[in-house]
Amino acid sequence: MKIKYNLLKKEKDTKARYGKLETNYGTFETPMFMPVGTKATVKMLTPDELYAMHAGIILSNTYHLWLRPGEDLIAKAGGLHQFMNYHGPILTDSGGFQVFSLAKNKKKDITEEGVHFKSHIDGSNLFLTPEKSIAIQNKLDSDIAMSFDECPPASASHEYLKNSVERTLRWAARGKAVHNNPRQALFGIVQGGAYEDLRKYSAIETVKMDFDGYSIGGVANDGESKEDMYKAIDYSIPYLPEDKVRYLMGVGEPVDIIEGVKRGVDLFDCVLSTRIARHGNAFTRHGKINLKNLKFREDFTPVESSCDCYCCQNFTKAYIRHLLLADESLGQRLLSIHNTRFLIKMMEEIREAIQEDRLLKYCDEFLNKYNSKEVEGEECENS
RNA sequence: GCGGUAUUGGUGAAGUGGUUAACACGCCGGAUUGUGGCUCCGGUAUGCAAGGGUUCGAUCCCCUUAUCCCGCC
Repeated sequence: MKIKYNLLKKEKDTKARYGKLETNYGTFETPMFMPVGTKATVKMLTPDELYAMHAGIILSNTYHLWLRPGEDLIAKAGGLHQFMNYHGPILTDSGGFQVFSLAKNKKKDITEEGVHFKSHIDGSNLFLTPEKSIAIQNKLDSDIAMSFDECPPASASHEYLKNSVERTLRWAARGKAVHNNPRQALFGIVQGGAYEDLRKYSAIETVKMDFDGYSIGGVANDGESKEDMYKAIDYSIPYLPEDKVRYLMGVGEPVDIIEGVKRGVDLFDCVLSTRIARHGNAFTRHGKINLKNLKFREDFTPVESSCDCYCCQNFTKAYIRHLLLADESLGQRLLSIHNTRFLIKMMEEIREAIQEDRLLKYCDEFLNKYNSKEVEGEECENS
């Protein structure tokens, strides 16, 4: 079996959907947030910690695993699940995003055949093609593979994006032609920046190729505006089939996830939860906070009192601040646990709200609180 | 007691008779969206031990005091 998406509920006021995605490594509900584990590990987190926070699926990366340790070694280990001892669903990104950012001279390095770029590890010259990316992912044996796409920013010109969309379609067809892992699903990627005509064209043509799921790419990079991101979603979604799962690549911040869900997106992934954790920041119901700030020096309350994660159940802000300033990695670990659980819990609440047809109310309440920037507890004292 | 050397921010320290006192660490704040695992970007001495003098002008020259270290009795 590859994967099977079951659409179980459409929310009455929005385009949001509730569903379940079956894979060989388990079934999870959507909408869902995927923690990112680029190099065959969600940084700082063990598989047990991921299970405990009810992670439904994680993301890993073709480019990084290709360079180190190499797909053959992982195949020898018995595939990615075996190798990293994670027995839940795994999606692998194709490397398109990394390669695009590593290609110095876009015009010269991105050719019809593939992309020339330099290794971020040793600077050596590398060449990645759609066929190679898919072959690597076949060997990694992830549950879902992504097509190899070109990933230009929304700020690129209409002309550039048009050619890019065409090329991404050809690459998608080439990748699909060589894909040969019967246990692995393959997703197509819609591109086209913030242009309605390009998104529509890209979506329709990609869907014609009949992939196992579809994603919206090219968003959340190069400092694009939120408006452009939302446009990219709005212009793509109407042309995607209802019976296939939809994945918004690289998103994101709680507000962007919410906007994506409302527009009909089922899957998200983002490095933010773990990256900002390593830099000392945490998501809370009242917005993002920086635990290194002086004001938390003697704050002996949890990062988020309403949170059920291991970090919030056992440790205080003052302690975590101390760990961060003392450069003790436990601080980063605890915040990684909290931030990732925060987004997963948010998705749980979103799914409930969809099933009960009260998503708009939920989102308004969540965002009002999240953007209020009030310190936890303040509003109680005032009322 | 005598002689000598030194004294620059929270720390280690550059530096010059002349506009905003280098750099590093620390500290304070910000950033982070298909991850290049301790990152990036800002801010941070109204003052160069204290007082007095020379000078148009002194952290830099001179004197006194305090403290530190070294040597001698």
